[in-house]
Amino acid sequence: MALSREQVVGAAVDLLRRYGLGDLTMRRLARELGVAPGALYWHVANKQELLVEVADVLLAEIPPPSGDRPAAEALTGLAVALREALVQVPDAADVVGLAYAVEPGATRALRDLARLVQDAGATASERDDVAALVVHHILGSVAAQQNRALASQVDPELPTPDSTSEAKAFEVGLAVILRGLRSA
Amino acid sequence: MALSREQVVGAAVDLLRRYGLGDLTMRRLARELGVAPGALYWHVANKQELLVEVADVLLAEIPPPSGDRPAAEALTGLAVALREALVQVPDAADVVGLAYAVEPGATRALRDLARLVQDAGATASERDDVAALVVHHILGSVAAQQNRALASQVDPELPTPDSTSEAKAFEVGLAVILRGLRSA
DNA sequence: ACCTGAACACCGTTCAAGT
DNA sequence: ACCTGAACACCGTTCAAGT
Repeated sequence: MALSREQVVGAAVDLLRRYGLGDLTMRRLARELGVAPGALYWHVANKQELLVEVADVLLAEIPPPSGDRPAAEALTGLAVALREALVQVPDAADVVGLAYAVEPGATRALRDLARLVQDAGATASERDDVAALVVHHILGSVAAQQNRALASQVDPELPTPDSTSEAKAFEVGLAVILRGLRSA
Repeated sequence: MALSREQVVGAAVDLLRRYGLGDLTMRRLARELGVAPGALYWHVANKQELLVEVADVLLAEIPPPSGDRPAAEALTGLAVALREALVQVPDAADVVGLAYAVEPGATRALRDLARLVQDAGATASERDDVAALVVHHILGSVAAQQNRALASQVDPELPTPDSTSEAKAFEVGLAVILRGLRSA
């Protein structure tokens, strides 16, 4: 059976999950799928386009926020869920950051986030800017934790990052943002 | 005369400023300096270490905040100055993000930032977490503007980003953070 | 329509050998 | 001490030619 675009994207997500961005090469991906590298370019224009698709898959797995909670609480829940999900995937911040730059509002999870930011007290004109702030905070926090984990593997002098205290640090920043929204 | 580490780092900064991270390769850098690629590895352990040095040079150029203003104002000034300086340098967010992950507090500008965050109302325990939030906001904003500029070059359908409105968007997020700090 | 083979123009890094 | 030459093990992308 012929390869499909979905198959290519799926295998790319797999490779990212297991080995990180350094091993997510077009050649490695082709080997994994048992085809020649050139075959991928029938299904995907280039690597950048593929990475945007990969990011969309990662974000699509985030459960939508439940509507029966106060907006600030729902926003915290969604932001924490996003952080939690992405921190499991090596180099997720780079991949999602790229996709977010190319197309903010393209995925449901990020649109939900922008809506909750407004419900939590942002004016309509502030909304997208504050949503961007929250997204940068999530991606920055994910990248920081993953980089510290990597650094502690290379240099055993450095402490292994504790994932609960990393999550706490994230929520401190998030709480500041929420207070800033309420006191507008 | 023999090459020096400073010369290598200087040429790397130059290459980044002029052509971006895609053209800042060890081979290209060697060509620029008129040496064989292997020569660089006498002065620098590897590319990652070189990039951290490059980031330090970029951050060293930020003028220190004047001490005679209210902390919140000084913090805004420093954050805006950082954003302004980095947005001129292609891919600066990637380079500085890497360095910040490897060594937060390593450069004076980032230590100043953390101090001002505390002076602006953060508790001692919040300080580093909120400073990280501000740094992520700066880097995210820089990356977003540069990516939009790039996207509009490739696809003329998309609008050229207006740097004053990009700066405004950044300050909206920053203002939310500052309000959150005051209302602690 | 979909894929292979082979090429083009590159990478980062190492290391014996030279000066 | 500092650098060259040459290699090793890779990259992303293109494209004529095959099925």
